[in-house]
Amino acid sequence: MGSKQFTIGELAKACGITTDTLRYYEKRGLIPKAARAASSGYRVYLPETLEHLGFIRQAQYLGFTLAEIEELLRLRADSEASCAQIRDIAQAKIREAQEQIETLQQIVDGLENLAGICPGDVPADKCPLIEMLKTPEN
Amino acid sequence: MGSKQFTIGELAKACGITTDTLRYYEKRGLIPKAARAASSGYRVYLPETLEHLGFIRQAQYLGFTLAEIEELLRLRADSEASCAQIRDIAQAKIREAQEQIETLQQIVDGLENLAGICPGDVPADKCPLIEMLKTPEN
DNA sequence: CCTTACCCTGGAGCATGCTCCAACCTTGCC
DNA sequence: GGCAAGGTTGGAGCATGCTCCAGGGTAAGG
Repeated sequence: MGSKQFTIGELAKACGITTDTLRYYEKRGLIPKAARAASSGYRVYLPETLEHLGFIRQAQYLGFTLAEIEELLRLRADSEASCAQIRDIAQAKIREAQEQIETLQQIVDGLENLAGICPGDVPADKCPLIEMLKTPEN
Repeated sequence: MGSKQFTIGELAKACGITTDTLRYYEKRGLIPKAARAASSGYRVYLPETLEHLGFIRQAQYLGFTLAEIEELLRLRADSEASCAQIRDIAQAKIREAQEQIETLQQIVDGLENLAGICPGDVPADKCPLIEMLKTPEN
C-alpha cells in the first residue's frame, strides 16, 4: 500500500497541465502545499490531488476565475457553508455570462449592420462602412 | 480662423478619455503625433482629431482591439485599399463574437444544470453541485 | 560512473489597455 | 510676483493565468 504517489511531472501529465502551472497553483494557494520527499525535497502528491485539480479545471471551464475557484474550494471545505451559497455563486455567474452574451450580441448586430452596407468595390477611404464608424451616434 | 485648437486636457474632456490615454494612443501610433506649441512644447490638437478618436471609440465598442483598430485606420488611410477588405475584417470579427457567444452559452447551460440540482439546504461539502464539479466528464 | 531526465527556487516576462508617478516646466489669473 | 492648474517625460504598476529562465541539486538506467 501507499505506492500510488506522484511526482510533480507525473501529476502534470496525468491531468494535462504543466509542472509550472502546478507550482503556480500551489504558490497561489489553490492547491495545498505538497508534502516533500525526505531525501530530495521533491514534491510528493497523493491521488486525491488529481480530483482536486479536476474540480479546478471543471470550474475554469465553467468560466470561474482562479480567485473565484479559491472561494469555491474554501466553501467546499467549510462544513458550516451551505449548498445554497454555492448555488448563489453559480447563479451570479450565470447572470454575468448572460450579460456578456448580450454585449457580444450587440457587437454582432452592429457589425452585421456595417458589413451589410458595404458595397465592397469602392476605395476604403470612401467606404460607407468607414463613414459609419466615424460617427458613433447613429 | 484657426482658433479651434485644443490642448490635451481640452481634447480629453471633449471626448471623455484621460490625457494619459491620449498620450498612450500617440505613443502607440494610434493617433498621429500632435503638433507642438512653439513656446511651451505643449501638444496642440485640431478638431479632426476628435473625429479620429470617435472612430477609435466606436471600433472599440464593436469589440476591436487597439491593434485591430490600427489596422483599420491604416486601411482607411490607404487609397489602394478596398472597402471589401474592411468588410472582411468586420465579418471575421462577427464570427469571432459568435464563437464567444457559443462558448458563453455552453457555460450558462452547464451552470444552470448545476444550479438546478442543488437542494440548497445541505452542507456545502455534501452538495451534489460540488460533487458534479469534482468529476469533469458527465 | 556517467548521462539524461527530472526536480528545486525566485523572479522576470507576456498580452492588453490603460493608469499613476516623480520631477520638472508653462500658463493663466489675482 | 506668486500660486494653482495645467502641461512635459520616461518608466513602473495593475490584473489575469500562466510560461520561461538560470543556476543549481537529485534520480534512474546502462
